Amino acid sequence: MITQTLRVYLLKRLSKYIKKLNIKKKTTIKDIANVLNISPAAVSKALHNDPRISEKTKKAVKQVAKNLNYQPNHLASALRKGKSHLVGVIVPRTNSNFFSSVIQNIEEVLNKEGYNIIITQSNESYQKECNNIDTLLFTQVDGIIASMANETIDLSYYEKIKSKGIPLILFDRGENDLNVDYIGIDDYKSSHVIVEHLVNQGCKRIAHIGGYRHTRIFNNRIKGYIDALKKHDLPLDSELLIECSLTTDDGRDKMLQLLRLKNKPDAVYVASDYAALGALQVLKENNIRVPQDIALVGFGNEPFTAMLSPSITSINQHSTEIGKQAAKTFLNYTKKKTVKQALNKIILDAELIVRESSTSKEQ
Amino acid sequence: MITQTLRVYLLKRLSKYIKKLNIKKKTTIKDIANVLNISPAAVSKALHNDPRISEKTKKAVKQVAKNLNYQPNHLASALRKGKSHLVGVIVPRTNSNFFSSVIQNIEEVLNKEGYNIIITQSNESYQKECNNIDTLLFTQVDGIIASMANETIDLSYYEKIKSKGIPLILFDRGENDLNVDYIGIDDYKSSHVIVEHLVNQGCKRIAHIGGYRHTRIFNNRIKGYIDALKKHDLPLDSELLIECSLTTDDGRDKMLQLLRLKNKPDAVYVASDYAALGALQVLKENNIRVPQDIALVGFGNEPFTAMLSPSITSINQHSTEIGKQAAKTFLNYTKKKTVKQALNKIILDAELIVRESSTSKEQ
DNA sequence: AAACTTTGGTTAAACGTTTAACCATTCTAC
DNA sequence: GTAGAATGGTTAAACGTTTAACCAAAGTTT
Repeated sequence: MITQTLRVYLLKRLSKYIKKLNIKKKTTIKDIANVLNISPAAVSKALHNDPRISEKTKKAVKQVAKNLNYQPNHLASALRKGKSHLVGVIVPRTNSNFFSSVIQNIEEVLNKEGYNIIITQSNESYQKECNNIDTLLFTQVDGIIASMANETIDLSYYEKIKSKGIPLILFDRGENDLNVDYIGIDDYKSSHVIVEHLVNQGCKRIAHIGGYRHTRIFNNRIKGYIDALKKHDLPLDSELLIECSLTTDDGRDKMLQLLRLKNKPDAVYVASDYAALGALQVLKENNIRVPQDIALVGFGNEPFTAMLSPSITSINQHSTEIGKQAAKTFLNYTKKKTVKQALNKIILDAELIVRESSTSKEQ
Repeated sequence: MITQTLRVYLLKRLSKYIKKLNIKKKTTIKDIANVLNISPAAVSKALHNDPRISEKTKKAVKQVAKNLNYQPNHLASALRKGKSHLVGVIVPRTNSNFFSSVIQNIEEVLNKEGYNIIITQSNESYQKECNNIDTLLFTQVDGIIASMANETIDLSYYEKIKSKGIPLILFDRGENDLNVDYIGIDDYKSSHVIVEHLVNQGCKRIAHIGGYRHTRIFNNRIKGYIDALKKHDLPLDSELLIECSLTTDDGRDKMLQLLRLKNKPDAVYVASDYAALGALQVLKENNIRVPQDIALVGFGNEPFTAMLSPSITSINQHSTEIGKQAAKTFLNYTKKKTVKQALNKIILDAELIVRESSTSKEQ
């Protein structure tokens, strides 16, 4: 009679035998070493152009590697070197032209240096953003490039990244209090450019549908708006300054709110193209002529601003440059091994793209 | 006198000493084992709820892990297990609502099962797509979910994935010849739905600005268009069937081409919302009333179709469902260990979203 | 009480690569 | 002709985790 112990034992021997049969293994550095009768270490060095390996050996190794269709095991080298060559990217969402363009440029720069990126979306949710950070840390990324969700106020999670010694670079939506690298446009100045443009078009009562002040960029846009009004001797009317989440629906709501005023504005500067879209819909529904009755300016230069009629004047945020600079800032960390690094705050000048919604009020 | 050899030797000893000084190491499974005076193996098993570890030990291990702020090293486990728990996603671009929504849903489903995704964009370029596949394979992804670039005709690169035994799931843009899982909508039927709708609105001369036939989905849309015309006893006029890349500029060009015809169409079915946008711009520039003079239907239900005036009728592609199904199809591979797996071809019914550009021709 | 099972672990090897340390030759210079 | 350097490698350990194989002690059958 076969006992339980014996049965288990036989089963194990069998499975071991079967395993030896299907030798579908991928080629490793060891295989190459065997073919050439050298050590695996020599192969590794040859593949990395180590000066202590002769040209002859290098050529041979590379040839055999090609023949055996060798693909280096990234996991093994990452484990050994303590570097994953992966960079995490966190954005509120990818389906905005700005973010997807930034991502594309980050990818372009980093790929050239042998880095890959992992993109995650927070959907503007603080919870999701924390999860994203966790999964990125779990995946052992070498760095994180992020733009914060609108909701995010508590920064302890970002501190977590810093405390692990992983480079963190923020762009567009970045909190200044976190002492960290940052790339973005000059929001304060952008507001000045917009107000100045509207004043030149003859506007005298300019409203601002902005984001919440706790987000630095929106705060800066608000401050710029206020200072620019002062500069042009326009009165600051608290009725005309509204904070919200800047969704399309918010744009609709807040525009309606402005239309209900006794003393209506003759121009509205909206801090996001999506909210500007909502505002435009409301204006059209109420048969208010844009720009003749009320001029409109958005922010972000999303492609759809050019598709609408009237097309919407907006601010171009230089996504290309922001993406490239963010990637380069990260690469600086990997190259210089200095522990303490000077912080990079790169502020780009934004550009006003003038379209129908704010031109030639007189005509 | 200190010789070169001696100098090098001393330097090495020094660096070794320094290394021992800054012990900023992350906590590993070994540290936990040391604290509890058990073996690292026991810790690993405890963390994975192995039945051979007592509840008491498990609790202790988890407590210590939390205290020491233990983060498992994903690279090490991936190397050991031969699984990276990373899934590669390739899309033509992320800044389309369809793709970003698909991605979001893939991510949602996979994250729950402990998988992360790496998103790459091909920008509709075959070259870039090949590079993406290479980097994904290099990163040792456990599977690839892809939608092919318009340019892609040569499928040898995709064969490369299959030959490595890595699950490949295609969605939306997927070639049937590659014997591989696929999730998409019923393009053939969608064309029928569109043509039927236009006929119901009183259209009698329906043009189609489509994609190139070598992409399966565009071929199916063309076939559906042709068969639907036959079904409704409408003549098929080769002048009215145009193939192109379906960019916004293409939409403009091809619409102009249609307007130059002696016998103009009274409806245009465009196989992409972006091209439909170009077509609409041209129609408006030429003071052609939409839908009264020419009705217009797009494809993809991009958000901007609802923003324009007139808003564009379009086909909703069920991005949510496609993303979820794609992720689930991949997960099936990881769960069942059967070598040969039945191929999944999931074809979803598409939904026509009727808007201003094609309604009430009579009014 | 002999024969086996169960419980709760331990040991050691393995994943594929990198790298510090070592070594045998050959070359160079005084 | 011998101290030292240069050349072209080799050896072995390490990265952190998982897992097959083993084992001691306590419990259960017959």
